[in-house]
Amino acid sequence: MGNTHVPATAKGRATRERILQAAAELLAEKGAAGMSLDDVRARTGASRSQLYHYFDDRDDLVRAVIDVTTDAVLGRQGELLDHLDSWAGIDRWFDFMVQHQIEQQARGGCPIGSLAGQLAENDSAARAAIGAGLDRWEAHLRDGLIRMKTRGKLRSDADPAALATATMASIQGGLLLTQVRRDPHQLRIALNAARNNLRLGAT
Amino acid sequence: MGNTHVPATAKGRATRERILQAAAELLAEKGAAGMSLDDVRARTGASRSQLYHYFDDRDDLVRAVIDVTTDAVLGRQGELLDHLDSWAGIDRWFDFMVQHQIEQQARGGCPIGSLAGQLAENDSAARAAIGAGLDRWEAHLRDGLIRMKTRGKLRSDADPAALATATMASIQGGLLLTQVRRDPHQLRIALNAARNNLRLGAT
DNA sequence: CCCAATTTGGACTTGACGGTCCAGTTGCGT
DNA sequence: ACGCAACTGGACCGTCAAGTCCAAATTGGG
Repeated sequence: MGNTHVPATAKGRATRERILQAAAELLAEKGAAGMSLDDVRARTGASRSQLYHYFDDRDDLVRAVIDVTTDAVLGRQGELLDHLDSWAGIDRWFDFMVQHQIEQQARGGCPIGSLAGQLAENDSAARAAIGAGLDRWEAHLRDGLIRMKTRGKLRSDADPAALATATMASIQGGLLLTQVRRDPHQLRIALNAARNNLRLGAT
Repeated sequence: MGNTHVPATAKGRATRERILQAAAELLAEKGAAGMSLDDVRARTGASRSQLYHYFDDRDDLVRAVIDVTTDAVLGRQGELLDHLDSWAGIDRWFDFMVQHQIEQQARGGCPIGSLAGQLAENDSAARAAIGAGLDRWEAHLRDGLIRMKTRGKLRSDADPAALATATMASIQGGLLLTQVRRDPHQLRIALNAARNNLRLGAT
């Protein structure tokens, strides 16, 4: 996977980055099926051979973009993700996501989750990449909850892994409803419920 | 929307039904972008002009299929949806969905929810149709919860609409995780959390 | 049974897209 | 500054998909 030419020169690296960047934008804007290589060409000013120089084919590019997108999502949430080991930290995280949807006017949903519905069923490599992205995300919360449990802030019979999974489901579902209904409040409702469920594990 | 020739003869109606049926299958199998009119032709033995006789264009067909799919999903859940006014009824509903995913080997996700990620962002008519479908679904739960509240099984300060929305989010998110991870247990975890949240409103 | 409306068959047009190929240019180590 | 590898430009090809068009067949009411 992604076993394509790793650029040897600085110029090559820059070109590869430009392509990935544009492809990521287009994937978010027009969906997986809607992004054409000509679109990418137009946006980057790159030529056809550049695309095929740095990526095996279209699918390879899409897979690479999934990884880049995951990095972007996790990066955007920044250090919030490192403080999911307190109720206040978790609340800040939830608030951030809702605020982000308000700013986006409820468009776009989750960049990773949206791709799931588009690619999971028919492209197993992409499904694996999306799964890995979701895992990385969920791991931050799970690890935070484990730390809370160690500190005695979670009951000893609480299951951090399951709590993290249930929370991810509320996030993804809440974002989906937000996207379809163009209403950020849908995410708020889902996250309030997720919070209630987490709190059931509190000491 | 869908203002296409309503068939005047029995034969015409049958043809239109065949087309819708095949298109619904293909949409579920290959995704919204993956379904081509030629696929539909091949599966129904219909000719090109039949497609354009009964539907304005591809988008019109897709929109019609969304409605048909909603009917199918609600129909499959049958009378379970009429008994969401007791904890036992809700549990039966949850169990049914998990069981269904086990039988499907965690493939396909939610037929409606999957379409959301594919169409919501770039086809506002489709988004409206999907939203209507989700609303119809959610309404069953909301109405059940309202009946429970009337009967005093839900606290007087409980918000049936919000509880129903949060539950829908857990369902959709749980199905998404199930699909990506090919593991029906993901839905189980999400629904357990949803159940916990609902129970917080119990008297 | 006849005719007008409905339905059907399928050739054709147009355009987009993924992918290949090769020749030309640039960058970099020696 | 030389030469090889890395990089780039863009013409070209095959395929496939959406949509148009018109003529033929079928249907059903009067």
